[in-house]
Amino acid sequence: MATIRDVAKLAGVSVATVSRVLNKNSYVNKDTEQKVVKAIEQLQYEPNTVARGLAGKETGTIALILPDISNPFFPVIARGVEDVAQRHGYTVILCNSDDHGQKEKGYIEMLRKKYVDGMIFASSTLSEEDVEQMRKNKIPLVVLDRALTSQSYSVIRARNYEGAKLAVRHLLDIGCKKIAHLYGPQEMITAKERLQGYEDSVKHAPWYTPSLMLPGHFHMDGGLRAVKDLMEKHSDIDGIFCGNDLMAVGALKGLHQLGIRVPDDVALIGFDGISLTEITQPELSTIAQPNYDMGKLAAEVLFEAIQSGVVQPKLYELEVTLIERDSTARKPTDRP
Amino acid sequence: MATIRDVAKLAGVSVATVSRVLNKNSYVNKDTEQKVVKAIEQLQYEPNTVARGLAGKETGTIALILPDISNPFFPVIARGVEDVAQRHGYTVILCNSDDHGQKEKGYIEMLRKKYVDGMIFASSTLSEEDVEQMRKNKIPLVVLDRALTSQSYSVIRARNYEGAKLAVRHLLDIGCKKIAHLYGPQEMITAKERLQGYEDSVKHAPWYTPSLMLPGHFHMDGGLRAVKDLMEKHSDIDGIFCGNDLMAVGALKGLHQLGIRVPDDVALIGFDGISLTEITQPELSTIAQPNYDMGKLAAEVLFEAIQSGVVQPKLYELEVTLIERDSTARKPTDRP
DNA sequence: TAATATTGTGTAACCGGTTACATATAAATT
DNA sequence: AATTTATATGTAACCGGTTACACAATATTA
Repeated sequence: MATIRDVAKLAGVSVATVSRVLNKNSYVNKDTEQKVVKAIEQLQYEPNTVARGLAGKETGTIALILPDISNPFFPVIARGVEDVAQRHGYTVILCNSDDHGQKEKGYIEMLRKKYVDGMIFASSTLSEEDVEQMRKNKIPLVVLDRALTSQSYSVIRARNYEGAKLAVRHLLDIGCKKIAHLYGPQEMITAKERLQGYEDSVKHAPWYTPSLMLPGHFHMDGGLRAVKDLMEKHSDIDGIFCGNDLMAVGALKGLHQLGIRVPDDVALIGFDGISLTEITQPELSTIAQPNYDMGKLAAEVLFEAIQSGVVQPKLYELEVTLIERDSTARKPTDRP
Repeated sequence: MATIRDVAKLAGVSVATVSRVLNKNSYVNKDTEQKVVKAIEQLQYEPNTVARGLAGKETGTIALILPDISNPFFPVIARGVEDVAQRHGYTVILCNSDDHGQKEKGYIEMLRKKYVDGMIFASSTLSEEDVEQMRKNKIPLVVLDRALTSQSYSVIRARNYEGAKLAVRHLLDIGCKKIAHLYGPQEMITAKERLQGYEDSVKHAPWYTPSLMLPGHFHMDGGLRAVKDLMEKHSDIDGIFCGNDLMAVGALKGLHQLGIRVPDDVALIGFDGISLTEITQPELSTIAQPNYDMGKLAAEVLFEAIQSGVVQPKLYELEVTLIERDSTARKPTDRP
């Protein structure tokens, strides 16, 4: 492979000049530039990213740290990130943290040693200490689904609270008379906000009682188990808002096992808008958040920070939309 | 951040000695080693991966190139790869090729410039030319789901042919009298082998006719459309073997729309064993291939090649297993 | 016209490691 | 005791870029 010195020799100039042509960051005579360009083409020269990285420039690499790529919520986000990165000539290192603080720390350490140009976090366990470390090392940082508590990173999130209200409103609109909620781990701000949205929507209803809120851990099994508990305690509920789609799928399974019909007996709505919701029977209504766009935006914001060299911490809140499907397809008149 | 020269100074030795302690590849006196180790600890020194990479050593990075991480078939494989990599202290660069040769070439070029230590391909479009390029650059390569045609890489694959036979046999066992097959893109060896397995299983059956084999493009929509065509032409079929689970999900949807009951009227079985099959109603029977293990094995084989420095091209064929679920839950006596 | 600013290019140090080569001492062999 | 071999360490070149600094030529300003 040709090096910058080969190019310099062929063009009859110094390596510094070649470097200047490549980076367009200093004066270069038009004619000289032409000579260099010609030499580069002739040798099919491509600058070496590793050497460049070592010399203090960008390494052309960003990292995406998420809990688990096999959780169907993340692949689309990852795809959004990767598409943008690819367009910028960057590659993406994928890390599965399992929401495990220690594993996360290990990754951060490793990535720092690799001089990654920036990181995107989709994880609820990112510690302030880690954030501080990255700030010190001037590694730009973008975080998904967090509160904006630090002055050193931008946050991308969906309007969870509003989405939750939207979901409950929809259930009420189709005539639900008693609505339960399955919520996720309260360390996650998304889970918390969705629960809050539910609570604020229903707390003044005559039928409201705290036991209508059950934990489902954002997982399918959790949803399944929770819904069975729920129906035992409250056999008269006719609507369930699940804090995420995975739990909704589990709930649907559970209801089916109990012989309860969806949406006729109980209407069901999830949150996230992952593709799973289209393959259940009945298809699941959901509050969709723009997952691909979240990944895309995260990457765009990150590159903005990388290129400008300044971190302008900012909060991006993305709109969510109600997607009505069969699991809430009930005429208001069905249940007088 | 401390450098190797800082360590050398503190320990009162040369950088070469420090490097030797680090790499354990030459003589170092026990006492000297102790001094160096102490200095390393004191300074919390960690060798810089980028510098190491430039100096001709490993970069601690491998690449995983697959068509699309948002295709539910791949996340689990990716997870398998990443887990092994992480255990070896490596990071994984994720690339989405969209099965687009040109994009793939671009990635390979980029990854070569980054000195990745090896690549794993899960893509049907990898060209011989690219393979040759990587062989020349001595970049170890492991490929998923391909025929073993080259002497320069190992292949990990599932027993597709046998799996297809297993699927058809199962449908026959539960009493199916006329079985159709939806197949995937024939450029993919997996699709081809599964089709072959079906054909060989049924070609001597009295009801066999080529029009029982329809293309479904390995996608949900394709499966849905194909099944509608199919039922129009052959309203009497009572079993469908789908070349992958995604098509089976589509087929299930299609059958449901046509008012055909699964498994009572038509039994349905897929291939792959992705998690989607557990959330449909009815749950889908499938021929499961060990996706996580395939990713894991791919990475292990790759690291073996990286560490030994020799490519020992080998074919790994993994077993598949029949998973019986509701979509084929029919007593042989149900249909006399 | 002299002084100053702008443009253009090369030399060499630097990023942070690895390693070929040289050299020295201790241990083993003849 | 002399020679060979194994052990131990340092010096400096190298990987392939970037860039501070020096210097020259040209353009602009006073």
